[in-house]
Formats: sequence, structure tokens, C-alpha cells
Amino acid sequence: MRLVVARCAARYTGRLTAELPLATRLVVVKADGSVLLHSDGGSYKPLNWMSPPCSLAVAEPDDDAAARGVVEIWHVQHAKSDDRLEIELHEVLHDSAHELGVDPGLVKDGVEAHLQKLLAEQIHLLGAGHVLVRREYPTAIGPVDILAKDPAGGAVAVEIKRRGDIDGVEQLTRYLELLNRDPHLTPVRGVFAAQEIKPQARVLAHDRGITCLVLDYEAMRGMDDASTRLF
Amino acid sequence: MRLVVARCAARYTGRLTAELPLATRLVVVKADGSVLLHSDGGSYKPLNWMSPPCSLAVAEPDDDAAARGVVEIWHVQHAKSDDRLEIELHEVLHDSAHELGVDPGLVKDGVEAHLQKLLAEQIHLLGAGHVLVRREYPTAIGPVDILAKDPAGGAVAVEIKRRGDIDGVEQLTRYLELLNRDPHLTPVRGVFAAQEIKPQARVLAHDRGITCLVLDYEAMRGMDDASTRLF
DNA sequence: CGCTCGATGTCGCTG
DNA sequence: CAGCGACGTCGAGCG
Repeated sequence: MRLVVARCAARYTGRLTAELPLATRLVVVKADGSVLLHSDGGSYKPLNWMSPPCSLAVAEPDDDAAARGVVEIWHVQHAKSDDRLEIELHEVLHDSAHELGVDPGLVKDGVEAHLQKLLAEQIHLLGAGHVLVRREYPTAIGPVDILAKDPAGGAVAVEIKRRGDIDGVEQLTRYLELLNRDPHLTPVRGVFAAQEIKPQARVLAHDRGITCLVLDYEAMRGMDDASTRLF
Repeated sequence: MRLVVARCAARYTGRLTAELPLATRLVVVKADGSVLLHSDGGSYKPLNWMSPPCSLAVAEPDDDAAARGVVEIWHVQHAKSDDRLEIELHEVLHDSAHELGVDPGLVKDGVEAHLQKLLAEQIHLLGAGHVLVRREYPTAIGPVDILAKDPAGGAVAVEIKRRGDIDGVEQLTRYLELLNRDPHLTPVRGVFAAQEIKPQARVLAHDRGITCLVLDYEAMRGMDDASTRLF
């Protein structure tokens, strides 16, 4: 990894065109050739960048550029598209290189996939006597998170979100509309399950006859741990 | 901006929980207090981070941590939530600070608006005899990209996307519902136009009587260039 | 390789 | 401040 702090200007062309006027920034060149241009604030997102796979070619400035104070021009070209990032370096304030090695990567916990897995295992949370049909039950517009049967044999479609927003209710509504066209399934009941359900989503869900179910992730994981520990 | 290259481990708790095992990484501390943890590859996104506003507190390791080789612990706490990032530094390989100043920011020029402009100019792409009424035709829930009239005088509402997804069909459906309440306009026909239309979106659109139109951006731009060149 | 969907999404605009 | 749409969305998982 190479770290350069420099006064620089940049231009990106590709899916859009964007310009960065002359200012002092951090330029990071990673081992895979990717380049990041960071300002001293904002957020984790760079002002501009090039994703791997890409190649970096360093060029001397032409007379015109040299006259503008450019000491080096970096051409960063994406390998599989015509995306291009051009950086004009005017003054290099810091330049260092470091061997970092391969990163073992981030281990996440508590994302939607976990919730889905846990609810599938603890399907009784939908109510006593419910039975799992399958996870990711396919429809023409995409898979429903969970399809289950209630004690009376009626189909139940479950949409799971970490945070229950209106979007999720809309999504579930579309699934229900399609599933209810299947004579073998209809009538299909809808359950909107999330760790936290926004009031608006709750209202909309209720309006459409969809049941809301708040999931307690910690408790569900506790159950999972318990069962794992037992066997 | 402070740049630290160090062997470190990290843990994030907040909207989810995530862990980073011990490895050598770049730690960036920006002027606004935000922190980025980058590996030597991947993409522009850090492995882990804390967005501003947040505060950084440096602590000495306790005996247990010191025994594990920790030389310093950074507690990064978000100011407005309980999001928290904890970084254990095991070995600092580089540490430098730099004054960058304020960044003038990125100037963008997008493709999205261009598509709308081109289709408005080449409204015949909707079918021979179509006439533009106006771009950004206002409704109570926001402007429709294009309103046109077909040769029979019927209203046509067009939603334009670069990538045609289900969301866009939903959006157009809402517009159509509102537009069709206007007795001067109804019945309004819907056209979903995009450079690329996903199969699911196509199914949903067809289901709702909405026409799909694939736009050839290059060809449309070519037409534009040609007309520009001629006059 | 393409497609779909989630995301600590983030960003920016508007009411 | 909230809501909503766009993003150079990115990235994982699956067929």
C-alpha cells in the first residue's frame, strides 16, 4: 500500500464525469492497483476512486501541464471498462509504502440472513403449530423470505427485515398478490417480521391485513446457542 | 489527517456487531474525527469505520490486553448514537499527521438527466406521432419524468431509469394512479423506459398494463450529436 | 458469468 | 428533521 499526501486535481470519466479541483488530499494506492482519493473529512467514502482490477500509469506532464505546476500525472484505467481516473499531482507532501499482507476480513453478526435462519428454526414464533415450508420460496418477482403453514394448513408468507420500513411492506404485498394467484396456496396470510417496525410500516401493514412480528434477535440467538450447546 | 499503519484488531457494535481479527491495516483519522480501517485491497469501502460526528479516546491496555500484545486501545464513539468502534493496536509501523485543509468538493455531471433530455427530444421513440407535453410534469407526489400525447390524443406518462427495476414500476404505478384521477387526462397510458429492464420489472409492468421501452443510449446520443452537428 | 437483493448502505434534495 | 430517490451504488449468494 502506497500513501501519498499531495496537492492534486483529478478527473473521472466513466459512468459519469466528475472533476476535483486542486486541493491537498490523501491518495491511497492499494496492492491490487485500486486508488482512493480522500479529503480530510466527510465520511468513509472517497471523493473519487478506481476499483480493481485497474492499472496505474505514471506520466510526465506535457509543457502545458508543467506550466500549470503539475509535476506528475497518474492515469488510472479500469481493466474491464473504459472508466478512467486521471490525477494531476502538483506537490507531493508525503509518500510512503507499506507491506500489509492479506486481510482475514470482517466477520459480521446480526444481519438479515441470520434473522431469517433463526426464524426458520424457531418458526413457532409465528404462533404455536406453525410449520416451515421453505426459506426463499420462489415467485416470479423474487423469493419470499419464508413460506410456512399455520395449524389450519393455511399458507403464511413472511418477509424479514432488520428494520421494518414501508418498503418491506410493499415488497411483501407484491409477493402476497402473486402467491394468492396460486390456487394451491390461496389464501396466503402475510407476516412482516423485523427487529424494529416503524409506525408507518405498521399502519400500512395493518391496513393491508398483514401481521407484524417484532423479533428479539438476542433472545433468538440465545435459543440458538442453547440448542447448539445441547447437541 | 492522521495516518497510522499498524497490526490491529477491531470490533464494531451498533446497527450490527462485527469483528476484525488481528492483521496489518491502514488507520485513517480525519480532521472531523471520523476513522477508517483499510486493508490493502478490496474496494473503496473500508473494512470498518466510524462516521462523523464522533470522538476518539485513546486508552492504555489493561493487564489482560497487554498480555495479548496490545499497546494501545482506541475507543471511537459516535456522538449521536451508541455506535462504537474499538481498535486494539498491537504494533504501530507508521504514524504521521498532515494538514490538508478544506476540500472544494466533487463536481458531477450525470447520465440520468441526459437520458430524459434525449427522450424528450426523440419523443417519436414512444411510437410515430407522439408529441411531448412536458418534462417533469408535476403531480402531488412528485414530477413524472415525461408526459406525452399519443397520435389519438391520449396521455402517456413515462418513467425513465438507467436500470429498470421493480422500484421504478412501483413509482410509475403511483404516478398513473394519481394522473388517472384527473378527468382531463384519464385514461393515462404508462411507459417504463430504461437502458436495461430487469425481467421481474418487465413482468410487473406487463401485469399492470405498463409498456416497457428499452432505450439505446449510444444510438440516442448519436442522434443528438448528429442533430447538433447539423445545426 | 449474470442476476437478485441486502447494506453499519451513503448522499443529496425537498417539504 | 424526515422522507424519498439515486448511486460510478458495492458485495454476497446462488443458479
